[in-house]
Amino acid sequence: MSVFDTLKERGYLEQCTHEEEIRELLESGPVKFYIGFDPTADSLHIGHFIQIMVMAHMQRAGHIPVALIGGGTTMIGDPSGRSDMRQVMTQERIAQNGEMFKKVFEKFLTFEDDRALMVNNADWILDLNYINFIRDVGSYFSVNQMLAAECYKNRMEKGLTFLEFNYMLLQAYDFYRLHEDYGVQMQFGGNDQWSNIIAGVNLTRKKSGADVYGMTFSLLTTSEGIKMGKTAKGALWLDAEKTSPYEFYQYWRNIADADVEKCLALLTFLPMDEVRRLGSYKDEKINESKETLAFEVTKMIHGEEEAVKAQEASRALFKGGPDSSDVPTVTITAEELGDGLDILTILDKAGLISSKSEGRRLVQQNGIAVDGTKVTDIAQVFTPDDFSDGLLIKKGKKIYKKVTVA
RNA sequence: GGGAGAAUGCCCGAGUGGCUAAAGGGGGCGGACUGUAAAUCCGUUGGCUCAGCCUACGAUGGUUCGAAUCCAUCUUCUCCCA
Repeated sequence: MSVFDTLKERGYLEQCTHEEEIRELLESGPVKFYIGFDPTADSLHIGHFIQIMVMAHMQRAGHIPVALIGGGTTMIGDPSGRSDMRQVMTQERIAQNGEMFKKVFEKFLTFEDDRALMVNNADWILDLNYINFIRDVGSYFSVNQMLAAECYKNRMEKGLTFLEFNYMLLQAYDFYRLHEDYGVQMQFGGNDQWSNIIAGVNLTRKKSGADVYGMTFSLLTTSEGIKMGKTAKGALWLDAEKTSPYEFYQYWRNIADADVEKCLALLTFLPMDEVRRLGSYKDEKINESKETLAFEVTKMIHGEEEAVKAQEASRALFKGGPDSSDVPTVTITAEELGDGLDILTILDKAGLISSKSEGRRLVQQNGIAVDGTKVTDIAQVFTPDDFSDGLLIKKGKKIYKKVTVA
């Protein structure tokens, strides 16, 4: 089966410019393709992971991924899918973030023997000459068409700066340069990138007269159409420092029934018959599929060891009761503990609450249990004796935190 | 550059001098029910040394016994004209 069909079958594919030609191209030999990543944060989140999976599938099929770091384009900020202007970042931050990205990519792709490349568009964008650029590139764009593009539409109401309006030209120019300098023939991206990708395809075709293509992939959304990967603390990060493996595991363990099959197909390498089998489970049995999903995805991001730990911790907590050593742990000093601390202070130190009032509310609403016993008194004090094995605090139904004394 | 309007709690959005820690909705959190799902229902949602106090309606200053509400200046945003 060709990669094209694989990508299609697993549900990555959303739109493509020339289906027949693309299929042929991909079957005829190694193809260089690129995906852009804007280094606006120092870690990648789950949305980027889909793109990484696509690169991995493609590399496995012998094609060559080019990961483009948008060091230059980030100076402008992509208005797609944004209702407000992006924050402008310093060049140092951007470069630093780009480095972090590469580390993640290396887990899924091999960069050996140029089997994958990583380039930064700052290399050609930063010293563009304005007049030359608008003459060479700007003349190929129709403002009328641009304004009709989906990505600018919702900004027409809120206001769109000229700075951001130029983003499309730069991304299109990227494709042109990558084609000229590296022989890149295709651009991939999230479905929100469709307008920008077409712009690049059109520009390159017009300027170089070459056949280049574009494809977009589904954004990870829930069955209700909401973007996935949002947690209470923000995005679901791939960096263990920002989202612990346990939290990460729990996110997938708690996914909606309807999304299980889609996630398995998009986020794991499990064979499709397996995916379909797991996705067809009903009622309580689908929990098994969710475990598989959570385990597989966690394994890919954080490694097998962490995945096993996360799985054991979660099984122990939910099935066998509150007794596990692999729960996120917070350590306080004996000095801080003194002769004992009240529950609100402990919750605060454990990072479970953002204010004492919140803690009060939780206790009053029966949302806190310590070592399996509900705490009902907001003044309850825990002494060093209670801490002999550490305290296992349960907040709500699913959040556990262990507090130990050092 | 000229003119008109807007700024309220996490978000949207009521509120035009005391009854406003501020309606309503969304989201979040907790509880019930469950399958660590969804839906539903109930409660809660500024902070604290919590029957009380403090801080809050873009910013600063003013009027008043009393201001989110009135006045002045400033800031930001939107719209119309150029």
